[in-house]
Formats: sequence, structure tokens, C-alpha cells
Amino acid sequence: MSAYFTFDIIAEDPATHARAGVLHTPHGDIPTPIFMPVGTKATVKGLLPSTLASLGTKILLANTYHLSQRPGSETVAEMGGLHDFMQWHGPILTDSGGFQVFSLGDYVKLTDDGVRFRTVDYDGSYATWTPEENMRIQQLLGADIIMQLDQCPGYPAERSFVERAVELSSMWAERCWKAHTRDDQALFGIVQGGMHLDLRLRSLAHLEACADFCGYGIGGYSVGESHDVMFESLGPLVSEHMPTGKPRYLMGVGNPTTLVRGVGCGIDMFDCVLPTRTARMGTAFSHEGRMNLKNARYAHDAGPIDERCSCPVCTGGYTRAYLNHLVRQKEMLGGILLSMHNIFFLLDLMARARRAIIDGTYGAFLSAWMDSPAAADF
RNA sequence: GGGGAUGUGGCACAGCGGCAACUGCGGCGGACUGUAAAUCCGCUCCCUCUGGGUUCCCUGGUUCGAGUCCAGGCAUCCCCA
Repeated sequence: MSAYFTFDIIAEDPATHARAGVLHTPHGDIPTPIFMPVGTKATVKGLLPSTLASLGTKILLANTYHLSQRPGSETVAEMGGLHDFMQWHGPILTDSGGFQVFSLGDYVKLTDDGVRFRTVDYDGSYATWTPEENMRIQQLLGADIIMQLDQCPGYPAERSFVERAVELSSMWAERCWKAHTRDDQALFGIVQGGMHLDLRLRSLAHLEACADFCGYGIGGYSVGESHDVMFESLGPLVSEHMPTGKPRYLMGVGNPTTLVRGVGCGIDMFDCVLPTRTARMGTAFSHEGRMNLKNARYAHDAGPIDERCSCPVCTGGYTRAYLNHLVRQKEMLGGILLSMHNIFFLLDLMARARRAIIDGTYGAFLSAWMDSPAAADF
């Protein structure tokens, strides 16, 4: 733990494992539970930082792999670090690029010492990372929270493969911890272990033993498994085994239902590309479930996306008919407005969850959500 | 008036003897979970649909077989008068 970062738990729900807290960082306080919009290449596609702030965004994600390729971590550092570079002056978290090790699959080679990427999405050259090099890059980028380099095994996966991912991730966690020197950056370890609770616990135990991380990421979920499979190991891992005094970050999750259930297990932080990606594809979140605004049935619909939503889009007079038009015509404003709505939707969902936790009514909040028509749709 | 070109599914195009017909657009629907994603995947003539029926401007013809070849229409476009 660093002097720059403290995590205060301000309320615990009596009926569930949910808790509400505040994570203090050098660039501001983050109320938890929180959803973090993803701005991989130092931009949440289509949205101004000021817009993000007005939607209630407290912290953004950016990606080490992508930024190391373009424009390069040295360039970002030269421009004063990520906050100045992208003109977002609130907290930022950089993902290590561990997820790219997983998603770039065939283009990545793993060794004990690190990873070798074929940078297919850029110039096709090879990039080699050790945990130390990864830390060097993340320190140049200068986010408030940085993640250890890890390996995410995917699902389904052979137990031996998952075991190996845990071993590698553990080894790399230790090396990242030793290599990271900026105490104004909080380093999070990442728990791996697939759907196997015993491997998860092994991973967690190693992280706790080898370092004093500021928080813990939980990686390797939402990679193809069902919600039931996911929560079977995630639930006990979080609620019974993870240290209570540090933030818990469920990486890459997710959809509204997973967020609500995750909070119930005791998760504090989430991030996901889903709201922004689906927005660009024409899909909006709503209390009724997913809405594909491309659908012909909205072409003459004068209502807002979601009657119950108080986002600038839903209260701003933008009709379903207009959104339908923008999306069909591939006008960029369509993706922008839907991104605003979807991000607000998740931020607001977490803000309401937080209020319920503070009020001691999260159990009711959770079951109300699970009984709602939206729950089945996400 | 003379010369040249072209007519194919909502649109644009391909097709040069075996075709329910390439491709793109459009239309309809779906997927998207630490962003190789403003991407990707289906379907898109009709029907009683693991089969059947009608198609490629029209009418005849040649052929086992014609969107494809021949003849005659009709229509459109371009050039010269």
C-alpha cells in the first residue's frame, strides 16, 4: 500500500456481501462500487473528457499494450503523462496488456520471462515484454492505478493450462511488485485461476504473500462461461477469502446484471467495453433490457431510449426515431449519444447500488433487479 | 436523318450454352463482457419449403438444355447532323 492511496469502507450491506467505500487517489476520490469506462487508446471512443465527467465518470481505463504501440509510452511521458495527454484530470487505471495476451491468442508467445507479441493490429513487428518492461511502460504512462502483467486463460480451458496461467501470473506479480517504483501509482495484483476455486485461492495466497498490493484485480472471468459457472467460484472467492480492506476489481465485467450480482459478492470496481462497443453498434441498455436501435420498430418512435433514465440523451429530447436514423445512416453522433447513454446507465446503476448499500437495502435492490425484465436480457 | 451502345432480383453491377443467377449497396434480424470491433454473423423471388413453382425488356426461333446464340419488336443512353 502507498501513502497516496487509501481505501475507506463506509458501509456494508447486512443482507449481502456488498460494501460501499471511497478509494482515494492523487487525482481524486472514487466512490465504490464504481464502473470505469474504457478508453483503450487514451480516448473513450467519441466522447470528450468533459462529457465523461458530466455523465458521472470518476475513473477511466487505458491500455498499456495499445499505448505502447501508438503513440508510445515515451511520447505520452514527454507530453506530461496520460492525464495531460488526454486531458482527463481524474483518476486513470492502465491495464497491463495481460488481456491482449489472451485476446491476441495466436500472435503471442509466452515464456517464464514474459511475452512476445506479434503486433498484428499495428505494423506486424514483434514486441517483447518482461514484467519489468511492462512496469517501466506503465510508469511512463503515469496512471493512478496500474495492473500487474498477467495471463488470462480463457474458458473452457484444461485445468493444467489454468494452473500454468496462475503460476506465470504469480511469478510476474512478484516481479512487477519489485520493479514498480513510483509510489504515486497504486499497483494491483491480479487473481487468476479460471473457474477453479482452489486455483483462485492459490493465486490469491501468493499475491498476498509476495507483496503489499494496493488492490486486487480478478481476471479471467466473462470469457465465455455462463453466469452460474462464473459466480460459483467468484462468489466464495470474494466474499469469503479476499482481504476486506483493499479494493476488489472484477476485470472486464460487464453487463448490468453481472455488475449488480458482483456488487452483491463484494466487488468494488468494474470495467467493460460493452457499453461503448454496443453503443457504436446501435444497442442501448435500458431497464427493459437491450434495445437494438437499428430495429425498424423504432423508426417512428417519439419516446426517449429509456423513460426511467435521466441521462442527457434521454432527457435531452433525442427520440428513438432520431437515434434509429443516426444509427442506420452510420452517423457518428449515433454512437456518441448511445455511448453517453450506456455509460450513464452503468454509472447510475452503480451509484444507485451504492446508495442502497449505504441504506442497508442492497438485498432488495439486488432481487428487484433480478426480477426485472432487464435481468434476463443481460 | 446517320452512327454507336445498353436492357439481369429495391438500386448498382457480374454473367459469354447447364442458373434461382457473382459482388456491392439497401432492407430485415442477431451477436458483442480488462476494445485486432463505427466490427462481425445470418436472412433477403414465390410456395403447402431437406421439396416444388415461376424468373434475367417483349415475341418468336435454334438447342437435350437459353440470362447467355439467332430474328423481329419495344425502351433507354451517347455521338454526328
